[in-house]
Amino acid sequence: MPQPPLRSAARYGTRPTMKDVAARAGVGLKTVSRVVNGEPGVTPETERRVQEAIDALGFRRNDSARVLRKGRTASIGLVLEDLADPFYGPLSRSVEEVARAHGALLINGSSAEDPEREQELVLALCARRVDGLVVIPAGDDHRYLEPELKAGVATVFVDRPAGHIDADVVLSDNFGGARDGVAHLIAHGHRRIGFIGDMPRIHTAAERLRGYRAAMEDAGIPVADSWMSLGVTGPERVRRAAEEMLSGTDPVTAIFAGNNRVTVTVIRVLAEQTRPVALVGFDDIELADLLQPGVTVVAQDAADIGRTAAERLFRQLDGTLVTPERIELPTRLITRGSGEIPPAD
Amino acid sequence: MPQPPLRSAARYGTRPTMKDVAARAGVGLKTVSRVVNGEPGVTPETERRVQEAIDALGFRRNDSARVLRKGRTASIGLVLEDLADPFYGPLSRSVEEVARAHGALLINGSSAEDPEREQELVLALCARRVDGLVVIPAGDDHRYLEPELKAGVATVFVDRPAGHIDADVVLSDNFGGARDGVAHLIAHGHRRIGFIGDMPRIHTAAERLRGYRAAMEDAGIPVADSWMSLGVTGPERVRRAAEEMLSGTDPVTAIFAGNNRVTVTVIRVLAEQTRPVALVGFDDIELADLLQPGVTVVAQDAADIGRTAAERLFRQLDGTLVTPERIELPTRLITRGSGEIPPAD
DNA sequence: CCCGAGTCTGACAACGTTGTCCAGGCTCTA
DNA sequence: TAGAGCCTGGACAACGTTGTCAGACTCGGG
Repeated sequence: MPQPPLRSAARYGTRPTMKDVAARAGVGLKTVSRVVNGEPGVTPETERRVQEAIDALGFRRNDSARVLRKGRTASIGLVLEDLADPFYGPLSRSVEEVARAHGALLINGSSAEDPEREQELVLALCARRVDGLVVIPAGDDHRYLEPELKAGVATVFVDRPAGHIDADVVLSDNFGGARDGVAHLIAHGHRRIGFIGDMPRIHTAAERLRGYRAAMEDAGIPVADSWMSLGVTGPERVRRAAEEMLSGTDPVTAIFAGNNRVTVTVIRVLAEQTRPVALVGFDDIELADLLQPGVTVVAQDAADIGRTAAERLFRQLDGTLVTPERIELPTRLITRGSGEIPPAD
Repeated sequence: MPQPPLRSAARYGTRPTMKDVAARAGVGLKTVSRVVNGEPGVTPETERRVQEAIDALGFRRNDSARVLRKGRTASIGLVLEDLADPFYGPLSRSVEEVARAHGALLINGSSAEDPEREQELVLALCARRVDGLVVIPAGDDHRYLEPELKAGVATVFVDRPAGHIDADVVLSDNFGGARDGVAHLIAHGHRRIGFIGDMPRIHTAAERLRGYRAAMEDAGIPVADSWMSLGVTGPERVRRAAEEMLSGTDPVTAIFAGNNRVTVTVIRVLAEQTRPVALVGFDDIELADLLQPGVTVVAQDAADIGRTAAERLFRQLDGTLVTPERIELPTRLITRGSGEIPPAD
């Protein structure tokens, strides 16, 4: 008869349960439960015996069974685009802190901007019966969440509103921020301003584009199609887009970058240019102040967004909150040099 | 009789169970289970009826109950220092990708470098019966994990070895990386080289310090105490430490920065200096190539570390892996300018 | 000495799912 | 047409915990 490897044997070795602890301590099952949960009504002597048995056996309460009985899991889910993105790290951390303050754990998943994967993740989290969900949506139809909402899963959307359902959403003033950033360039004398952004099906990208257009219109500047590059992702494509709008017959004198990744690539391209080109980016980036010139940005506070969303989530769980709302957080223009370069006409 | 708020009412509203689905579809409980899990032995007609009932009721399987029955949770835990740190974001993401490939979800927690909080988090994860744990330890005694290991919780430590228990560990060659980085500075003519690092109770910090000392000793350079600044955390204290070793009677001509956060602060300090000072940092930082001068670093590949650890974890779960091992990944010296500045004596 | 109140303890059901096992109806063959 | 074998469906127990409830024991007062 073949022996399974040792580790594997241990793996399937069963863990001690309250029943085992009770047997060893010579008490009833419920008494163990009482000790484990710090409930009153246990003599110090009994408690000592139980505690001893717990330590000796290395018992740990099985929270799955507990959840099954109690209904609450004390965990919340966070679905975002990519945890490796420097914007989401701090956001995730601040959500975790709020969760921790409420005794909850955080499960996160990256959707990679894929609507199908978003749904898959969200439903997996629901199957685990998370108490609440913070979702940075990739898709634009969230009707699949209706049964969950009805069942009372607290839900807050972040960065982009939910599609076809009525839910809380916390986001930055993408429109206003972009408008201010572009207006800043206009105020410094630019008229031919380029815009490089993500796919307009992404809400933030669309809003920032709208802000760009509004600023240009406010200043009475007609926008040439060749100044706008939409839906470019990946460094190579962004690079090509930037190079195209910098050359040609009607080259731009300034660029507004639609997100942090675009900004980084554009910085690289501009470093290779001979003539100075102004730049304002959406999202702050680390070390932006140490570059030559410093990078002017429209900053949003990721940690603040995360905290606001998480707090709202737990207020839903309290029952304090009833009506879904849209909360828009302000952005901040940080001038560091690159946005104040005059046009080199 | 007071009505609870609508949302709250929904919250405590019970979710449909397989029993409800079975009743609605007019079949037995187990038949529903079969359909949900794609098991064979159900007529297409019956399956259709069941599926209809599932959709109508918005049923989602309760994984807590499933786990209770099956033993496996298909989730793994990751405990790290701070998700907001740009080193851990990519690491976490790569662990998540491997988990996803194995159909598992990832729960993460930040220990904030606090041993007690680490233990608290790890035990909470074990109570949830995660199948495996990836731990970047804050503490140095992990005997509390013994019952878990015995029960078969797969465990891999990352970045620093476990204390007092025998477990897999995946880490960078901190000693060798630091030694090479410092030797690089020596090769460019420096003799008075400063070291700024984290508390030596942190394994990585101690190893990097050891690498610094080894490089200096190899070159026959005696090290002055005033050149070493250990256990400094927080930008202000790092700043003060850097300023001190740059002034005084025996100022350093080069600095080796022990981690990414120290590097960033030192860059700021150096930017304010009149004389040029060489710098090599441990960990790569974004945009390091665009600064003037570019920042020379000893880079470790966070994503690779995470992937290696996670893959090992799942091989433990397979039963493929039996004996704990120590896996050391190489670091890479990336020269960009700051490390090649000659001493300004 | 007895009774009531209060304290401590344990038996039992229930949470929602899956594994086991058996029943009944069908098809196929002799 | 009977018997064997297969296919489908369902009853039931079990997973480990917690809530309910009742029993046993202690103590103090009448």
